[in-house]
Amino acid sequence: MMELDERNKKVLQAVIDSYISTGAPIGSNVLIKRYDFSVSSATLRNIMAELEEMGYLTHPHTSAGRIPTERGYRYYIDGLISVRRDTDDIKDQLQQAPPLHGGDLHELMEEASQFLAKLSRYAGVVIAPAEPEGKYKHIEFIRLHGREVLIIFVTSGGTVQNKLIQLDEEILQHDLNSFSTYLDEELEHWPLTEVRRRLVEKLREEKRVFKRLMEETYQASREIQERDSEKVYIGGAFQVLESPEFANVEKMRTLFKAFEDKYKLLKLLERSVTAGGIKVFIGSENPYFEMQGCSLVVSSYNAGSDVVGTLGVIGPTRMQYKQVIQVVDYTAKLVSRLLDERFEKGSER
Amino acid sequence: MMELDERNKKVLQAVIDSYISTGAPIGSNVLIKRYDFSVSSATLRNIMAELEEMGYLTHPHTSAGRIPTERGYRYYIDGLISVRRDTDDIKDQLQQAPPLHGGDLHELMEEASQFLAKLSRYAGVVIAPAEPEGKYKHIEFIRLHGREVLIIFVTSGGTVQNKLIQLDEEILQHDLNSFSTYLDEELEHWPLTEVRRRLVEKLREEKRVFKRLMEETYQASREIQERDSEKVYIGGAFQVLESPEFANVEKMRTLFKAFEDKYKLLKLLERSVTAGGIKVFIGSENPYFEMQGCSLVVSSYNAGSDVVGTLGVIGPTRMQYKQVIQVVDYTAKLVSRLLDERFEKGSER
DNA sequence: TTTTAGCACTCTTGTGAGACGAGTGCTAAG
DNA sequence: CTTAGCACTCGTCTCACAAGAGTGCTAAAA
Repeated sequence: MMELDERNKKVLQAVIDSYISTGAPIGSNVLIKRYDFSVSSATLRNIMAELEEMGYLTHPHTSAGRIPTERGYRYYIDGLISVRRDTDDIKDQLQQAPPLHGGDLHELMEEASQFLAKLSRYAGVVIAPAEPEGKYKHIEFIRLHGREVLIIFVTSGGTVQNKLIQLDEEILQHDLNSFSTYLDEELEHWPLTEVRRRLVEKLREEKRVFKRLMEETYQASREIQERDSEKVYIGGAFQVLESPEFANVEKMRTLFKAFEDKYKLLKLLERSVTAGGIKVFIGSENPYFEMQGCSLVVSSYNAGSDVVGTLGVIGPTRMQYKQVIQVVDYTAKLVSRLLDERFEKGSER
Repeated sequence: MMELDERNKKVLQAVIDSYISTGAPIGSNVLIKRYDFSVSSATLRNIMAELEEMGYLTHPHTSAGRIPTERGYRYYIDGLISVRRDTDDIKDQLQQAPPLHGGDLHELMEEASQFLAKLSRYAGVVIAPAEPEGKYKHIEFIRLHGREVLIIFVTSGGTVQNKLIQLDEEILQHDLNSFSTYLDEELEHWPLTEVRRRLVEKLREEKRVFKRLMEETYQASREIQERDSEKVYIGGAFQVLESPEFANVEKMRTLFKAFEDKYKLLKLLERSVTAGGIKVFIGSENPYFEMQGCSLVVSSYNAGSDVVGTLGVIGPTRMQYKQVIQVVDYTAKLVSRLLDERFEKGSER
């Protein structure tokens, strides 16, 4: 494929920049007026025609200005990502940034998605860690009333799962305590999968009441993984309505359908986990959705050295990529750092 | 105000029924065709003109059929609520009804809002109990690592609040246990407000490490009320897009703005708590929102004998009131029953 | 060879006239 | 009081036409 010379590159960039900020197709006159190319509009027309031939720009119709194709965006963004020395906007972000304190993992994820939405003005998406952090730490059985017992399952990462159950017969708090001490001794510091394996093993030889408790503990450990892992958080979904692209009801409907079908979204974002840095999916570039006219800016985040989840922003293809890329990058690092702290603390003894 | 005679009533009902199901203005011919009034279209026209004069119907323009006014809807609905002997649809609901198992209060509320949305095909709204159920039951401090401690606060209703804190100095699990035992003895069975009062009292005389723990316990008890109480759950917000009324983007935007501004919604729904049964707000009838073209069907739900929260459905004014009223009623009773069970168990000793 | 000016051409958008159809409101007869 | 008949109104659809924007091409200039 033929490379673009410096001037063409500049024109392409100018067109895309203009289009992103105005939303209207860009004609040669507009370009002359807004940017100071020292050439005439006719020359620009030639250049633009060339860019169109190469597939970077297109025409909605004969007498309209140019708009970027997906390929155009791709080129534009690849340039952005590789350069990225404009750190000036980040100050703004830090200003309005509510500092993401979330104690719970759940809360943190929720906050992060809101954070992304707020700073980007599009929809924020966060996928919770696939592998829940932490290991078995403690179990607590609390007799609330009669045969009703509250099970509290705690991991070393500080995640808490609780579960209310009905036993077949009454049991004393004292006995519950002994049993919890027993389990703690047997299971502490083991990862949850191992915990489950051991529970299954022990289940055979257990007697009635405790058997039930053990089963429920098993369930709780499953739930702790199912509940938190790979959950999709979407923040600021409503505010994408502000974008004029979605004045078209049909477009919006498909987008919201996509939001509802969180499973697909998950699969899509999971894909990008492999890569380290920021990734941008433009329009039809992603294989799972047909999100016509939508782009996706995602990054993975880490806890310790492992990639654990993905977060990003969904918005119209005509998106403020410069800002959004910075926001996503910033947020990913922020979340990584927060998780890091929790994780390291949690996994040591 | 003048009463409607039987025939006029029937016509009004027919018009509204038709309009609700088709969405198009209803002309005299349509009415003749669809219903078997033994009069001519001219007579119907006269009747409709009369109903219009009385304010029940209106005209989008001269040559269009009639559509209901808010007053028309009001009349129609008052009739529905007072009669309500059509229990035939409820079977359908029970069929597809996923049985709402939610263990956590949070989960239950979430499920309820989804439930409402699913059965009504509009947006479901649930406001969590204003006064959280239950009293102090147990507190647990778990040393995760070094100075990091996980606080778990449990109420008699089975609600669990957890909180991760950093202490200034290390503390042994053993000491944490003693302190939790101490607090349990002092605070068990007291309602949360009283718990806080006592904590404040004790705070003065406490020494360093325990003081911090106490403060955090205080915080946790606050959070447990703030987090769960009066929280607004909205389910199926996206699916209102399916209603053709919201093809108009502006309308939808205002509706979604309303969803985002949950505080207002809360105030609005709180209002209706006073009344026992089902309440319907039509269009501009509600004072807090200007939800043009939206109606609200709400009911309060109980735990024990107290009214504790509100739930309902938000949809277009042209709504399937018959079904929705039944759905809301059914759900309110369902939630009440579920809360009842939890509550009774929790409050006894 | 590249750039520029000029101009014809194309296509969208907006406007207005006219036809059509739906539904009313009114009048006069049953 | 009901009904048939009919004129009238108003929204919608279609078509034609004008205006405007922007291109693409050609031919001249650099």
